[in-house]
Amino acid sequence: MATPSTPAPRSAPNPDRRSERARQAILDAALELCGEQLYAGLTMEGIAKRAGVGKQTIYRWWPSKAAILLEAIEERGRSTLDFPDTGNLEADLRTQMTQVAQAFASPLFAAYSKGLIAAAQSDPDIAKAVVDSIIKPRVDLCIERLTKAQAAGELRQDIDLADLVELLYAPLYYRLLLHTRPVTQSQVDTILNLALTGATK
Amino acid sequence: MATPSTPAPRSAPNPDRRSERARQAILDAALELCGEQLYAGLTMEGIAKRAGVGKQTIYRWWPSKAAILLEAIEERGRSTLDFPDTGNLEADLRTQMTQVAQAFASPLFAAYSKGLIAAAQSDPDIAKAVVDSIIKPRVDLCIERLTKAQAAGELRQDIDLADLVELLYAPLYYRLLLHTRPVTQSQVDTILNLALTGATK
Amino acid sequence: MATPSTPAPRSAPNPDRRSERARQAILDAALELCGEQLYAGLTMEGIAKRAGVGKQTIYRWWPSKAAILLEAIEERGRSTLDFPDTGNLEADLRTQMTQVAQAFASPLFAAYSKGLIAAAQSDPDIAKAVVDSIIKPRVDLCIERLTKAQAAGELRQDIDLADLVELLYAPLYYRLLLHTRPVTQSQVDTILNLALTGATK
Amino acid sequence: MATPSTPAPRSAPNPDRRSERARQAILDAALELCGEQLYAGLTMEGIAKRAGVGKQTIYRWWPSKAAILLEAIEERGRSTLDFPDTGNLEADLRTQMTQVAQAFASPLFAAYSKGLIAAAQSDPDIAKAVVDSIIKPRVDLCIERLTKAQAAGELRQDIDLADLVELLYAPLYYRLLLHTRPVTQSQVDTILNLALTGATK
DNA sequence: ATCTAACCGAGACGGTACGTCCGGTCTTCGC
DNA sequence: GCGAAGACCGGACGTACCGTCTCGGTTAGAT
Repeated sequence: MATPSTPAPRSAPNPDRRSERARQAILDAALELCGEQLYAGLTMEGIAKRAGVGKQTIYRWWPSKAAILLEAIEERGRSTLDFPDTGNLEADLRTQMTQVAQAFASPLFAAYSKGLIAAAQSDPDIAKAVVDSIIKPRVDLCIERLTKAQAAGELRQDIDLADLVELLYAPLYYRLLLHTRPVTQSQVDTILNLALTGATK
Repeated sequence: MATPSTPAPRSAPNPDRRSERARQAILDAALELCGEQLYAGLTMEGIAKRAGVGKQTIYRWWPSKAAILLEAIEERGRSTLDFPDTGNLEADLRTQMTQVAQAFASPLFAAYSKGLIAAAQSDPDIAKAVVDSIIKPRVDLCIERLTKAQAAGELRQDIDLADLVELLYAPLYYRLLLHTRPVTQSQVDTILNLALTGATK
Repeated sequence: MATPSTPAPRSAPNPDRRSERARQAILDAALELCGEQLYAGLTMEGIAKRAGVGKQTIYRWWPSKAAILLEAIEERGRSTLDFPDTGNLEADLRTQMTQVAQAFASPLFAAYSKGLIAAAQSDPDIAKAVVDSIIKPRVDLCIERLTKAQAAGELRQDIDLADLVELLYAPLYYRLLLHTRPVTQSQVDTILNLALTGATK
Repeated sequence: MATPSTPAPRSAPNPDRRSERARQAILDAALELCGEQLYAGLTMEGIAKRAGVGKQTIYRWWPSKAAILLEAIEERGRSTLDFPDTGNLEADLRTQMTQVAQAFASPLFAAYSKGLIAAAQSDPDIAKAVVDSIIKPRVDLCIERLTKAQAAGELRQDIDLADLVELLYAPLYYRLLLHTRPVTQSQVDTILNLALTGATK
């Protein structure tokens, strides 16, 4: 009698017998369809048909479309986790932020922004999952790099580094999600110029 | 046959005969339902039933759920348009941004974030409408205030003020949409401290 | 507070607005499909597709496939209601029973036997509806004719005419439903010979 | 390669290794479920679950639900095969038909009528199997008894005994399958009275 | 006594149909 | 002619079963 927290609403499928072929086909189909059309037009039936899979197989392993995209992005998007350390903070930030800016234009991140973040507005579970498994790891790596810079005297000692990360990356998300202007290389330069130096000189 | 510019795809309802009572009831119902439940659960049929209105009455005047919310927010949310000018830029920004931060917690902005911005990810028309009728007016007012400050020497001469507006407000949207942390008063202070002074001192 | 017998589980569609075109298309499609394939292969989706109709339109007006067939047969099968009266009982019975035997071989009665009677075994409501709206009217007409014959001295006075109707028609149903032998003209002759004269002479 | 007559579509399970426990559990489960609910609600998965058996074990030995019921009824229903011969035909018929009438009310025959005969309307194979293994043996025994009676002068010489069997038993099936009236003892009396003596006296 | 073939329980798989919900159009009233 | 009402066609939803398949585990019969 340990922890009966989860009452197991459905008899819990056995992951050992799971078909990896079906899993990959579903992730592929979801990303493809999300790239081809808009997220709102992404349907479970469409994914099932494209993947050559029964709908039950999807519902057995994922609770929602968003969960599929989340897993797809987690698995396919590991490459954007790298964070350089050349000793020059501004250069390293420029490198990394440029990489992020470019990723925001890729089909994978089209699915990310159009699908997941939109869905997160209507589903707290998705919101939490997006933060925990996509945003947090990348923020942590950035903070790690900033911590070294702060120790090296490249940054003010009195600032909270999590706040700085927000100030740097938020403008990229702002343009991505509000569609005011496209996310470009020059935006990265502008952000770094303003945020590091300050608007008042 | 005066102005055949728009070919009137559907027999063009006459706005003079429009029922203001029905219009208000629909806007109310949309906002109420969006506040009570999540945007994904907001349906045309639900709005029609709550408003005591036929579905056709909705489709006659609005092309989509998002359009209803947009009009509701435009009409109900004029209060956040004020921008103070006391002569002290930082104080005025703090006043205005605090006001925005508080608005982000209101039910009206729940509809805004949960509904419109999410829908904008899947519909370029909505995205454009949100920018044009909600964001742009507020950004313009801010730029106007910043222009005075720049002229008064309170800001560096070499910076683009639209970029500065982004840097200031983007972090608020970042937390609103990514749900990493709540939008608070102290976040406003932090943003102003970092953005005006710069992270490198 | 008169009779709240039916609690109206679903808000009761308005029959005045019903589309007669859709109704006929559905009845046609159901009979066609039931004739082409076996009843077990008759599906709501198949009927909807063939009739060019939304599934909801079917569910709005009929509770089951069997109810559709029942209505179709009631409406299309009125022709077998005639019962002759020439003054000669045996000749009239032979005429009528031959007509029934022929009907049992028609596509309409294929649907009847394969569909309705089979379904009636699993659904008391269908069973009752079949008896009330298909069997009873025909039995009553037969009893009416037999009553005249009994009054004319053509039949024993001590027999129950409902029982006699059963004895006459049951063998036709026996072969129809148990598929032992085909229903033929000669079976009618045999039945009349045995039932009217008696097996012991 | 001895006898390639049947090409063995599936690798031909070995009956010697068959689990009698599983077989009995499946037959029991099928009859129980058919008694508890209607045949339409009887599913392979339900049988498998109730019997504590894998679905494959069912499909290995039976081609369909109906085949299971058929085997169950064949095995459990041998008791109605007895046919008495006291020398008095009418008495013997009354005895046997009363026994059949009683059987029609038992749970076993609920499965028979609700399941098999209904299914036979949609599946010629089932129809044939029902006739061959259930109806024919009983009819043959009845004909055998009638033949003796005919030889003893208790019946007309010019009648076909198979037709007479139909006339006697068909009314029982008529009520069983059409649910007009319940099958009772008095029905047996009425049938014998009418069929042996004739309706015209 | 061990090996091995196959039956066993279990259940994941690709599918089909279910009955429901909602989208967006159309039609019919009453005002 | 607008507004309320709601039936219509269509299509996605999430579920239940279908019949097939693939796993260990068990249990013979042959070695």
